[in-house]
Amino acid sequence: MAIVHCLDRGIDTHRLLCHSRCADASQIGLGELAGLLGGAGGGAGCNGGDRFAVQRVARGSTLLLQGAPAHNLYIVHSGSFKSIKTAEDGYEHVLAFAWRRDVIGYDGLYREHYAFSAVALEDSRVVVLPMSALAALRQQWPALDSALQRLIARQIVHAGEIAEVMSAVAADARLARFLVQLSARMAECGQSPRRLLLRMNRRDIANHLGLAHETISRSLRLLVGRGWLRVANRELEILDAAGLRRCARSTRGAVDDGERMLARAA
Amino acid sequence: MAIVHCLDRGIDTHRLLCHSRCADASQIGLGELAGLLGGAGGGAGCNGGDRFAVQRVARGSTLLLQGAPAHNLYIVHSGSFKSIKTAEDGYEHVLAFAWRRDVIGYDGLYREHYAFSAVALEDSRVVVLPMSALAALRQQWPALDSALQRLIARQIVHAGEIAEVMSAVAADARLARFLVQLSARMAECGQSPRRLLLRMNRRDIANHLGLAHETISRSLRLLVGRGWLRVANRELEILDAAGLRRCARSTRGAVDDGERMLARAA
DNA sequence: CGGCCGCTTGAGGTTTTTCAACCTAGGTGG
DNA sequence: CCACCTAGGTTGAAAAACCTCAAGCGGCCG
Repeated sequence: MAIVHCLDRGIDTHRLLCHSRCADASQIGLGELAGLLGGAGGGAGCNGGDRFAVQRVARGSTLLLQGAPAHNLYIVHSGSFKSIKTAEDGYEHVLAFAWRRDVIGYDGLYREHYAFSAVALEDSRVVVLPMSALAALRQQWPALDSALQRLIARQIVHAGEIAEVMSAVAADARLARFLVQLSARMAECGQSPRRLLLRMNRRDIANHLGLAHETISRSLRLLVGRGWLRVANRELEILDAAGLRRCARSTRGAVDDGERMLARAA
Repeated sequence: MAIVHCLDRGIDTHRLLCHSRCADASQIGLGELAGLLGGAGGGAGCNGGDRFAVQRVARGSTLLLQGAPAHNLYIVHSGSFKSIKTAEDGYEHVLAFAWRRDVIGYDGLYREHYAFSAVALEDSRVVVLPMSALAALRQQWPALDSALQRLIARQIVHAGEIAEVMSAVAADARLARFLVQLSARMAECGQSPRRLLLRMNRRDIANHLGLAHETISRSLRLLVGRGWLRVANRELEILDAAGLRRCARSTRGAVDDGERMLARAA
């Protein structure tokens, strides 16, 4: 673990060094930021000359570290992250996955230190909003402020959805819920809700769902066997969204009707 | 239990007497609000004449309903709530418990409709902040704004902690984590971290933790058998916080050393 | 080309769920 | 005042689900 962290730090600093140099790729205007935040018509009144740093984060490196002083708020511009919470004994739990338009680091506002770490699942880019400048920014551009507030609210709604996913007792139902939720989030990002490309490995999914990674494999096979899914490595196609949702709803294996037969046969 | 009821009754009657008559009991000044929000020195610059409604919520009644238009933001003043998410099929999941200083309804900012419901676990009081007035309020009193932001951040941190609790595989570890977290939150409210009074029933806890309610009973007995806990109905005393934390850390029953013997013996 | 990592599959053992019964406390109505 | 009823909680036994350990396979990077 220590090794990992050292490595990550190394990459981090490298990025930081790199990023101060190439100006055009590493900045973003206020209007573009408003667009990213998704404020409908957020551009209005947002024509200030402010520009915000865009930081590149290499795959596998940590964007921010649990316990470190919370200097920045990040908004994912491209790529994807997992946010993880490390227990005292070193065990890590994957709390959530984040991608475009997701806010990372807001938890740092509570105690001035980040409560979670964030690791890039692929080469990614984030917009950097210094906490110190945040209050002034919000004061100055109410449209940007309300857009940010909505994103925070979305994070909270999302957290509730995660709790809902975890509450499913049966493993296949948990996985189904996870996939349904994933599909919905992809649709929100303008991506196809049917063809998903998993950015994370099975172990991360298992960790996130509180299951053994072998169980993920088996449950996936089950869903495929029922004809609801097609899986090829990390490419995933939803064939029967209704069936998947039905499974997601089911408490403890009680999938209605004859679907059990199908499951048995497969 | 009996004690609780007496206490509640006391508050009740007081309320009933005051309720219709003295308007002052159902309002709160800006300074007091800042105090509730916990802004250190939040009183500074907060001497406006604004007053906020305090709403009473009877035990068992719903403060707000999932799907309803989100008109208000609430801050718990006294009492306690459970927030629940109702699935399409009517199944309800207990997402979290909330009490003094917790924010309820912020999720409504995302889609203008509440994403969760909130039900009072006992007779409670909340401060009502109309969403419509919120932006202006925040603009006008930055101290109040930042305090509110911190509370929101706390909600997010709390959501992460819940996910962490749920990630524990073993039932007794989940319960132990829940209790440790509960204890910490009670301490945050100025209550004793050792003597807890459960406001929710076993079924709600079970639902919240994704376990059968029988398992809660059994796991509680296990923790008591190990000498870490004392349980009498809903009154709960933590005898060995270190042991409890050790159990909370353990993955799948592997409590180190000789504690298993104790467990067996009990 | 070899090693490593991610993923899958199998078998056994343990935990947890489920179904059922029983018990207590509190409220209600005769 | 007592009987009754309900909700909440506990306990037991059987069955199902999941985790662990172990092995095998395939792709990818060095």
